[in-house]
Amino acid sequence: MASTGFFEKVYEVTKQIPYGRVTSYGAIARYLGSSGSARMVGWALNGSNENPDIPAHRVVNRNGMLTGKHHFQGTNLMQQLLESEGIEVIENQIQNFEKFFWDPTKEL
DNA sequence: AGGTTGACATTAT
DNA sequence: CATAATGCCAACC
Repeated sequence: MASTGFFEKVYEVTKQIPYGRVTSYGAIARYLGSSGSARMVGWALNGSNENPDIPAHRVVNRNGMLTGKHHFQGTNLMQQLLESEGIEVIENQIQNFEKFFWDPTKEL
């Protein structure tokens, strides 16, 4: 149920991330109108861990670094998923992040 | 009803 | 240039 709608919106945006693309917490937060609540996006994704429909592995920090991989089941599960989508990830860092970056405010 | 937390981002030292 | 501290907002306890 939509307590505030923030969580659900984060889920929807994350679900709409196209295959082989990634976005940042700040970008999603900004799209939701809360540019300063980037941390909330991470919190929302924390619950998305049980939602198979939420590709949280496609969401990284603005640096393109897999900061949230520690919250995943496996140790390098997040990296493997990204690599499986054609994204080059080295040392938890996405290569050519700008090239794979998907901006919801721009695409949606 | 209030205090703490948090998968970030930005600025300051 | 690298590290530290602060700000933001909403959810969780």
